[in-house]
Amino acid sequence: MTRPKKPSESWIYDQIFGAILDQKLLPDTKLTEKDLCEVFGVSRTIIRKVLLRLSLDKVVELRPNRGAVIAAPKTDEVREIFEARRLLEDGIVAEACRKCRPDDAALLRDMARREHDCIDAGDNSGAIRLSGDFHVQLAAIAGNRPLGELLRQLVAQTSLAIARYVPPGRGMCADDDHDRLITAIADGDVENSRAIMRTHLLECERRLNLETPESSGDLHAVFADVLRARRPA
Amino acid sequence: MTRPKKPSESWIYDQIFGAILDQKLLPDTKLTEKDLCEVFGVSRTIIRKVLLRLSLDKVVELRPNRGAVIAAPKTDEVREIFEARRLLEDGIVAEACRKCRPDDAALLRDMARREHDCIDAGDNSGAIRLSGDFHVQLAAIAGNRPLGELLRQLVAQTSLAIARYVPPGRGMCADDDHDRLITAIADGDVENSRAIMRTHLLECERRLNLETPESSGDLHAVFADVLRARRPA
DNA sequence: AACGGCCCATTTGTATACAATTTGAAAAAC
DNA sequence: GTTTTTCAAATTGTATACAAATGGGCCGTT
Repeated sequence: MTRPKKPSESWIYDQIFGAILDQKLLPDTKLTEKDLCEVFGVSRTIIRKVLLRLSLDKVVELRPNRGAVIAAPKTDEVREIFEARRLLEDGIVAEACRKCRPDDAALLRDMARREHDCIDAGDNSGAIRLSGDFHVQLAAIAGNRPLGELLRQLVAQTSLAIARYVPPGRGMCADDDHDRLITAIADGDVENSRAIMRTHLLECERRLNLETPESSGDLHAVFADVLRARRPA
Repeated sequence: MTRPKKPSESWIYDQIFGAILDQKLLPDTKLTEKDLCEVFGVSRTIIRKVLLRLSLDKVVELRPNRGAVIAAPKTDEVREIFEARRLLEDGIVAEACRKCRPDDAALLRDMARREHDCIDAGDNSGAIRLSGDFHVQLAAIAGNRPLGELLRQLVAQTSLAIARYVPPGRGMCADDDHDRLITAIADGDVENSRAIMRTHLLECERRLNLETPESSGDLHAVFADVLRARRPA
C-alpha cells in the first residue's frame, strides 16, 4: 500500500482499477487529469498514458475533449462478455487439461486458497482480482499467449461488471467451483473440466442482477411511447 | 492517399500498419520518433500515442528507453495466433449463421469482390487488409462486440505474420474460400460453415513457411553447442 | 420570468523544453 | 595491440507551456 517515490505507470493503473473494484470509484465518475496528477504526484503525460490504457481495456471511457469517466457497461454488453468468455475458456480449459503439470496444479490450488482467504476476510476487491488471476493463470497453463492476453482483457471487463452488478453483501461466486475445476484439470478430465467451466461462468453471470433495466442512457427508448403519441400517424 | 493537413492519430496508425503490410517496413526496423514526426508533420506526443497503440496490438515492440521496432513474431507465436483464431472464429461463424440477414450477406459478397479486385491488381497489402476486414465483419454480424474487438487484434497480428512469412509472389489465400463461406452462412448451414472456416484457417497457416527456422534472435540457442563446449562439465 | 447569446473559467489536446538514458567511438591505461 | 574508461551525440522519458474546446453563469432582450 505504500506509495513509491516515483509511481510507475502500471502501479497507477492498478490503483485506479483497484479503486473501481472496491467501488470507491463508481461508474460515470469523472476522472479529471489534474486531480489524478496531484494524487499520484506525476505529470499529465503519465496520467494520460494510464487513461489511454484503461480505455483500451474498456475500463474507462475516453470521450474526446470531454475527459475520462469510469465505464458503465450495459447489461447487454456484460452478457456478450460472458458469452465470449464461455467460448474462449472452453478452449483454454481443454488445453489446460492436456498441459497441466503437478506444480501448475499446486500453483492453482495456492491461488484458490488465497481467494478463499480474501472472501473470509471480507476483502471483496481482492477476491475479485484473485478470481480473475485464477482464470488468467489457466490460460497461461494452456500455453497460448495471445489467447491468454485476450482473456486478460475480458477478465478486466468482467471484474468491472461484477463490481457494478453484484448486489452488495451477496456472495459473488460459488466457493468451490475453482476447487472442483482444479481437481478435474489435474485429472486431465477434459469433458468434465469443460462442463464445470461452462456452468461456473453461467452461474457467475446469473448471480449478477442483469435483469433490472438500467435507468440511464437512451431517452428515446425510455420515452418511446411519448414519441409515438407525438407523431400522429 | 493524400495527406490531410492535420493527420489524425488513426490515420497515422493505418499508414504505418499499411507500410508494414507492404513490406516497406520489415521486422526489427527501428521506428525513430523524430523521423516519424518529420514524416507526418506532428509532434512526438501524437507519434508516441500511435506507437503505444501499435505496441498494444503487438504490431510493434516498445523497448523501454530503446525505442520502437517492427514486431517480429516467432513461428511458435504465429501458430498460437492461428490456434486462437480457430477457436474464436468457430464460435463467431456459428453465431453469424444464425444472425446473418440478406443485406449482411450482400455486404460480405461486396467485400469478397473487392478483395478479388486487389488480388487481380497485384495490390498485396490491400488484399491482406480486406481479407482481415472480412473476418472482422463476420464478427460484427455475429453481434458480439467484445469478441469482435478481440478478433480485430488477432487479425492485425495475422496480417503482420502474413506479410512476414508468405513467400513473395506466392498466392496468399485460396481465392474462393470466402465465397464458399458466404454461401454456407447465407444458407444458415452451421456445421458446413464451421468446417469451411476451420479448413480455411488451417490452409492459411499451412501456406506460411513457418517450417524454416528463424535466423535471428536467441543467440544462446543458436550457439548452444559453443556454450556447452566452453563449459567443461 | 423565460429564452438566447456572450464571455470567462476550467479542462482537454498538442507542442516544446528539459532531464535521463543509451550508444558508439575516441582516448587512456595496461 | 587489446581492453577499459570516458565523453559526447542522439534518443527516449517526463514535465510544462500554450492552444483549443467545452460548460456554466451572467446579462440583456422579449
